[in-house]
Amino acid sequence: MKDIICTVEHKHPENLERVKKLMPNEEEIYKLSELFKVFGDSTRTKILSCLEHGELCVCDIANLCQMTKSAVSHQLRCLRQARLVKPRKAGKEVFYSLADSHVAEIFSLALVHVNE
Amino acid sequence: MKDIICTVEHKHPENLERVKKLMPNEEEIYKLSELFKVFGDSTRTKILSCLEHGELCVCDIANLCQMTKSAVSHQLRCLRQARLVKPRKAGKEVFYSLADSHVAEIFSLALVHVNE
DNA sequence: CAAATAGTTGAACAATCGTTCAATTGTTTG
DNA sequence: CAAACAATTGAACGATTGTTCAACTATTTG
Repeated sequence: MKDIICTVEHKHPENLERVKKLMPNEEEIYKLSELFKVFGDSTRTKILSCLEHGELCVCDIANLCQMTKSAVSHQLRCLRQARLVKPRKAGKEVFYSLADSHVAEIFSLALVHVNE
Repeated sequence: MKDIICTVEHKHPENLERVKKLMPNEEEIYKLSELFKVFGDSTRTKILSCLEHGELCVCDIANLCQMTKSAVSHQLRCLRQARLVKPRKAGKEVFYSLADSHVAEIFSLALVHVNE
């Protein structure tokens, strides 16, 4: 049978109205999920974990994460666009560091969850 | 030219050694990214946002999120496996609620970041 | 017991995503 | 200025993922 969103007469209309008012708006939800999508890749998570302990150049990140510089560079672009890391150019090298303290805070909170 | 992880003689060996010791282990990083991957989809984020305000049946979630029951059910399975939601069966209906307080905490922290 | 309803499930398809590869930019240095 | 090196970029490929569709289970009710 064709799947539908809900039967016409659902049983909890009071819940629907109440929760609908309390939920964050569409845009906030979208931005939240976009942020988590960036966290949700183990190579990016690993890159961020390196950077928690100070700035590093692309080459060193590649070494620590056992990835090619190209792959690292692609992912750093992604992290840059999400405003999670920031670059500092120094000669031939580019040093990356965490953009703010949120990353570390979110990580430590999430670690509590996965380690239970 | 073939891309390599790093040149043989990189310039910051002291950083490599220091950070390598401080980084979380592979498994923790993997589990972290798996958790964020679950958050990193706007329909799942939306489902979790509904559930922040109390338990709801699948039908009501579908209604609030404007998704089919099937799609919601698939995503609830994903959230259940990540131990983010828990089910309570009551007759024909199944009510879902957040498994613990971590979700709300991580969300509110992430909201600070996206709203800056 | 048959019909109706709530929810779950598996297969299939389209879309998204991460890595690789090769080429390119920009900077330093012999 | 040419060679070497750090980093970036775009195209292509394979893998992963979310939704749809249809079929199914389970529970209630007439």
